[in-house]
Amino acid sequence: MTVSIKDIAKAAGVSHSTVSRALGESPLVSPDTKDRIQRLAREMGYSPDAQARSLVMGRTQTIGIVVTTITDPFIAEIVQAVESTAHDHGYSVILASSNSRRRREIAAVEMLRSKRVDAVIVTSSRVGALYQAHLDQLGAPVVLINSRSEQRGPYTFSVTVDNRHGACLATGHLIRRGHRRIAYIAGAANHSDDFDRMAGYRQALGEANIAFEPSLVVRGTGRVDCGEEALTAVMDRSDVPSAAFCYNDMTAIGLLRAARTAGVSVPRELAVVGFDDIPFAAYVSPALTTIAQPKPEMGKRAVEMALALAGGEVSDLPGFTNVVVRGRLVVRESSGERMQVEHQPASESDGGGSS
Amino acid sequence: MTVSIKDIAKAAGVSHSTVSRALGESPLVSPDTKDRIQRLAREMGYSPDAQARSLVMGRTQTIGIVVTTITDPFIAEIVQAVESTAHDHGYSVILASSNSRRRREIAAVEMLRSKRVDAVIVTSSRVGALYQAHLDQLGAPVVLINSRSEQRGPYTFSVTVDNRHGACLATGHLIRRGHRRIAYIAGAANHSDDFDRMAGYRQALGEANIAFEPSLVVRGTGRVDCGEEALTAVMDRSDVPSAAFCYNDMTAIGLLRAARTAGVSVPRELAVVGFDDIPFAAYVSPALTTIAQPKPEMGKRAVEMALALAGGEVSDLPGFTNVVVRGRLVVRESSGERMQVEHQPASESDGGGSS
DNA sequence: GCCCCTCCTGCACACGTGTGCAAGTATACC
DNA sequence: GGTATACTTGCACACGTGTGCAGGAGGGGC
Repeated sequence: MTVSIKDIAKAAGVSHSTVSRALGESPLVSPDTKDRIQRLAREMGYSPDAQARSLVMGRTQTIGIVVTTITDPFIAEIVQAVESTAHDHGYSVILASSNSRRRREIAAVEMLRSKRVDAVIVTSSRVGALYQAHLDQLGAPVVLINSRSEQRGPYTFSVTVDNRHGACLATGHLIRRGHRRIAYIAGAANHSDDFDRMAGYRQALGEANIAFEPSLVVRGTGRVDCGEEALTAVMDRSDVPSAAFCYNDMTAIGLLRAARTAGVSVPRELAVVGFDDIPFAAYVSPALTTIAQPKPEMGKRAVEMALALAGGEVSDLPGFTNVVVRGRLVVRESSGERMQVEHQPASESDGGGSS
Repeated sequence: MTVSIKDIAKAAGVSHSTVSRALGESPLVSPDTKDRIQRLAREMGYSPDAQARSLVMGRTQTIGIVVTTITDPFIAEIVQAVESTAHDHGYSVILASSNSRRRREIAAVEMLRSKRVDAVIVTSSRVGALYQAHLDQLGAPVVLINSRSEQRGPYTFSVTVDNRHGACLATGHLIRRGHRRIAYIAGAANHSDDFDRMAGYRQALGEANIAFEPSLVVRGTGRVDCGEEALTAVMDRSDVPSAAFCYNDMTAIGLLRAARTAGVSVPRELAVVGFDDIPFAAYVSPALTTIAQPKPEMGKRAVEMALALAGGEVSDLPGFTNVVVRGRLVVRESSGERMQVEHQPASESDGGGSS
């Protein structure tokens, strides 16, 4: 049914080799036959068979992306950037979602291996040991986005956001707004993202000579439903904090909802800052101040890294195994106006200039 | 580098045909050699080459999905369902996003054709003439989700939500809540979805013997930023409506934001109902009453339809060319409490029982 | 002992494409 | 005209897999 180069060859009265060369812009064919064949190919509606080609070439011009679920808007934005960048480089993208189920994760990797993808990008939050073994066997370079593998093998590459820096930015912003009692609504325990963000939180406190108080740290889950419990844990005390930095936007949104129903005014009584800048953050009310992860850049960097690795470039360049990108403070309503004027520059800069 | 069946054949001292049969569970190999070869394959870390296989078999076990952008949470949910269902049927998914740019749309279809996908699913909102031509040339069945092609060819299949029914449900809900002056904040003009939803709006009005008033229809864009203009258009009049049915959730959310800044209380002064049930709808405040499109089901049906078509089943079964699914009313806060008690059953049913 | 049948295996080809090498033809130069 | 050269084309093989067909081996029945 579909027309192959052999069909074109027959129609043009040449061998299929000539057709292959003519379509491949080889200089080994005379200009007039090249024209003739190309016109013929167009007329016959020829479309090259990518599989047959990659079977010979050893490259499929395809990358795989493994996600937990694209329903997560954060992941969706990264996937969007990955697809777009891949397209610009002439690559297509096979999507595999695991729903955090181990069996599906393994099945996904197995499938991508069978499909002979040139590289794999993973945004799964946790890369377990068994999974790692499968990745090693993959034969293609793997780039992790915002996820750490348990045992970092020699073939582990990643793009991560600078969690510590972002958290420092967020907390510093609250401090410059005049807050001194700032709670941290944490994510799930034993999560390295949470660990680093908490470190940034403490660093910002330290730089402002504010003592870290463990009781102001409330353990959460990273999901929206932990907001209610967090609010009571924070507000049911004699010395209530005036601000809260949240592990991520979903936690912050949960906190906002709880505050509304509890009659706590945001930002007047409680200023709130999130992390991630998911699309919703701009639409909740009050609109959420947060740390924007440069998701398009992260996706782009991951693809370029993956393709460079697949191209067989040297992979042990210093600093190339883990690209760290920095987030950006997005000030909206939930962190309020400046509470009291201090002696400091009028404009609030992003970087804070520290370190 | 990667191990092929020839390598296994050499190691086992048999021909590659025997290996192929042994791994394919063919009854033509003796049980003991089958065992030996399978064990060997496992030990050597063999992974079948999907490309070579599909080159012979004529099927790639792959479907393509074309979207405008997976950043749209509505589309993301559909893609999730598509990927999941495809996986269950042993198929993998190639993702292509067009960003509504015609060139990319065409490039995407061309790419999927080269990859020889067995079927294509499209969630692009508009399928233009040029695009249609490319789809026809694709050689694979195409299933449209919630999108109509301009000229419906013989090979056009689709899964769509019953827009009229959904709009009727939403408007009827407002009517049963006691509202009689109900505005419709429309989507982009010349959009068939908008056309059908408006028809459902009018139908519900008619069934309640409420006269349709053209001035209560405000033209919008379907995006969040049209909410402000819509609000002033609706509220700056002598006889303000008490409720508004919006073309989609983004429009409704825009309306909610505008109402908040304008000091219009929702739902007391203005009840609002949306359409789509995007994930955000539950989190805005007041939480949005809306029509939930059964996205998982739609994705599932589309895949099953596409695979049936790819399998060469009869495709002209009546009613098979366009599957219509019905949405479901999700009552939240934005449509308020019942305004006045009428003589009607206590519990409000979804279907309304009309028609 | 011979024949037939069953069971298993290998040969050879196919899918659609790219490419090294040889062979062919036309052209130019002496 | 002979030869060297450049240019163009075809042959044959490769990639990794599936499968029709032939043929060999072995066993059972007469």
